[in-house]
Amino acid sequence: MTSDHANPPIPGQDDRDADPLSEGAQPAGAVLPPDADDGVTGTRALARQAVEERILNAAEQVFAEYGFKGATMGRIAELAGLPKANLHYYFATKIALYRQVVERIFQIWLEAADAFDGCDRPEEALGRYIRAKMDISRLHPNGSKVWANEILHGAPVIQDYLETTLEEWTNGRMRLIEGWIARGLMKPVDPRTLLYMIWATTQHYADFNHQIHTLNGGEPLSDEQFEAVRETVVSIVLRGVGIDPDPRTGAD
Amino acid sequence: MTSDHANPPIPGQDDRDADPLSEGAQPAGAVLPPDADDGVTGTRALARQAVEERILNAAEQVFAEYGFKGATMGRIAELAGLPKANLHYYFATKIALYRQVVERIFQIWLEAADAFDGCDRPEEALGRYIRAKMDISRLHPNGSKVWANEILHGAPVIQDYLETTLEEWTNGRMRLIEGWIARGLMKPVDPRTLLYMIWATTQHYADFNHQIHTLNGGEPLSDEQFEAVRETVVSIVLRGVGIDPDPRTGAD
DNA sequence: CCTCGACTTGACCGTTTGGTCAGGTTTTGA
DNA sequence: TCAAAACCTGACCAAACGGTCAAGTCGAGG
Repeated sequence: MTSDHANPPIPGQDDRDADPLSEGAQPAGAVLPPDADDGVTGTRALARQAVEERILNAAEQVFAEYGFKGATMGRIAELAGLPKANLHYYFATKIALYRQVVERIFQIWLEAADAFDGCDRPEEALGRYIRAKMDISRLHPNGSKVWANEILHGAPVIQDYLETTLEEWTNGRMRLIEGWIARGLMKPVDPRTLLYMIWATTQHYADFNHQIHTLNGGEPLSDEQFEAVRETVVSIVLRGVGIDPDPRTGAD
Repeated sequence: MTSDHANPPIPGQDDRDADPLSEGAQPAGAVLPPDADDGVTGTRALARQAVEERILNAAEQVFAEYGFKGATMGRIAELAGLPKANLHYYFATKIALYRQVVERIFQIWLEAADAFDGCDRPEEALGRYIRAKMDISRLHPNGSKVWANEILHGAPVIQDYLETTLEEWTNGRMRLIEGWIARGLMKPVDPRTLLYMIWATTQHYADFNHQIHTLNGGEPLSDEQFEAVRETVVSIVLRGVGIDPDPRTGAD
């Protein structure tokens, strides 16, 4: 704070703020200096972006493994391959780093949510959404774990996301589901409970993957196993809301 | 370690061991001094049991809220209403305290598991089990959170439980489900995936209750809301495995 | 009433950890 | 070529935390 060089006029985006937790930032990806967008200009900015990416990846892994308090800046720095002091050059505080990790995760989450839209048949929308979320659990288990950890401990950092973006998204999808029900395309189940069930089940395969591996003889699920699980989940949920997932026999 | 009084001949049970995590204890509830059972004898032992209970409750709450590393002995002591040094008289180390908290949770988990047995109709067994697990999430959210946190971070303390008790229980229930499938009482879904789905969904209402409250307008679910959710979950799962939860029409 | 062991506690200690800082080196732009 | 800005890093610091210890108090048995 008193120094003047650990917080230079940074090309990319950086600390945002160093509050003692709580409150977040913009809809993410919004406010950027009119220079950095994604196709960064100079070689300098490009290098910076690469280093930041490396740090964020390391941080995601360490935060997922040890939780916020259990993760240490030293371990993150070691995993990212640079000295701890240098890490503080890019991210002013541990909380600032953590927040960016969580924001990145939320972006992925929202992108999967798009699978819900674009078609008006529940079996296709729900199926696509479940598969997308299962694939995220397969590809980004650490991200999901960090998210789970954050919620588990009362969402001290992302409370505002829950109250704004997530709530809006949820309400929109609930209306969609209610529309399907009204048109008789599926049984009248509570849409919110259905969404929670999908979240819980899909994220379970990331958050609890250690337990799943243990009960799988100590081995991670193979690609074939995972695909079978994914399709089983899809069919149980679809059948659970009154849609026959197997097109051989008509159901509704 | 060098001292001789912080680890006295304790009437109840205590430290077990102070390893740097990993490895656990017996099938839990087994090896006890031939005195302490549940009906403790002297007023002394009774007082001790009461204090230990108070500490364990405080610890469960603090561990659930902050995670293992984030929880501090000071906060636990404060919540239990005694000085930190006194807490170390009852539980030698933080890990020893944590382990007892987790063991207690596992016991509750196993008791709910009994709901699975005692009848041979899947709709009744599954329904009872789901309801029991939902009620646990309602009554012991902190316990569930500690458990989730433990698995999330790779089960450093309860790995042996996963590999022994939990695996045996799971295999037994899977065979039961396979029997139901073989007799045509439900659709042929992968039993393991079904169990995971039930675990994920029911525990979601404990582990993610903060998110659920936020999306419920900042208020916890009322008893009525929770009961509705519980029955919705039961009916989606039952219908999902080909059992009509609504007895008006025959399904299988 | 006295003794001995169970229990209690304030003060203290060594370690870990997030963060700082001064003094570098490298890159950029004029 | 040269200065200024950006970037890098070993050494350091204060706070927090788990755990220890000596000096107690309390209560049951003799």
